[in-house]
Amino acid sequence: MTQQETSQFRRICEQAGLAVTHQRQVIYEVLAATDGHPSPEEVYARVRRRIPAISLATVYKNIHLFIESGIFDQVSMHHGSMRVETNRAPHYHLVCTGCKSILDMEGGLPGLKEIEERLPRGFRVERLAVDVVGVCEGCQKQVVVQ
Amino acid sequence: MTQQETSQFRRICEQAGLAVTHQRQVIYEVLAATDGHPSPEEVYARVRRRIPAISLATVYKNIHLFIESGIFDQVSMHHGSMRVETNRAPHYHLVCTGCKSILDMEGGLPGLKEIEERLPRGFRVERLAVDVVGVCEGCQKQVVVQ
DNA sequence: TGACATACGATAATCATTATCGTAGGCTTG
DNA sequence: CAAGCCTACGATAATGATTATCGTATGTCA
Repeated sequence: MTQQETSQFRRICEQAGLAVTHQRQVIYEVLAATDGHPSPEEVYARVRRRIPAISLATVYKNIHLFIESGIFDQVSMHHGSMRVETNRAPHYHLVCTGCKSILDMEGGLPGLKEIEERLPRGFRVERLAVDVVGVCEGCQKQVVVQ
Repeated sequence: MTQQETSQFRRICEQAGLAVTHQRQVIYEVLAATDGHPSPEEVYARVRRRIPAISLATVYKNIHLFIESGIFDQVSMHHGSMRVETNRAPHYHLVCTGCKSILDMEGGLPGLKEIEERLPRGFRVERLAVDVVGVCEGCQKQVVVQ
């Protein structure tokens, strides 16, 4: 965590109206440094390496604050627990119903314009979540084996 | 439930390898007759009007069997509990983060062709889930009031 | 520095969902 | 159509994820 990063984090907190705390900063840094779509438990595990005494509740509370402030997003789940979207670039997801993996596909989606043109009056779009749901190559083989 | 519907249900069960039971049929009929995206609790409430002694666990088990068999889908949640997709037509969702409502928008999904061209080798697509996440007109007003 | 607001940690509580298990009912075969 | 097997049912305990509570500690601002 360079001084640059710290001052950037201070700016983020100021905009969101959040106090700057050590725990909050480490949670932020862990999220920003994590590829993929970590669950709160995974975030907790990583943060504990730097703050062993941190509480799981603190991790949950801060993840929610970040999501409410739009600093991170939430991945829509086709399974179990919540996941944090740490990828800020436009992309969509390949979701495997077998192994529950979520793979990012970079780049915009075709056909977005048409969708946006047809929105009902007054609906304010925050983001677009597109998931291609199916079965990955590995899981297709496993089903045959079973 | 006409005789036609019953024989249709028998066919569905046969294809899925499921026994034909009264409870299962009522759960199926309730799902097929429900607009929107009912939660298991909502399904339970409706089914109980016809089978007061049914167990919530039975409702959950059958919903899962239907989803596994592809008879119904699961809505990806941007909040709370699971929901069943009872709309068999291609459509996408408007999800309000305020009131948690899910509105169906018929037709006009992004071009599957372009997406499929970019898929990794071996991924078998089952369905496409497109959710436009935002705030509906009503909830935007309420926020101002608060 | 002092006062107040917010955050933290520990843990209890809640909520949705799943597992267990004994009984009942559907389904196939003789 | 009876016997036996397999699946399903109902009741309820257990689980797992998330949230609420509350007393203490820390950040913020005058």
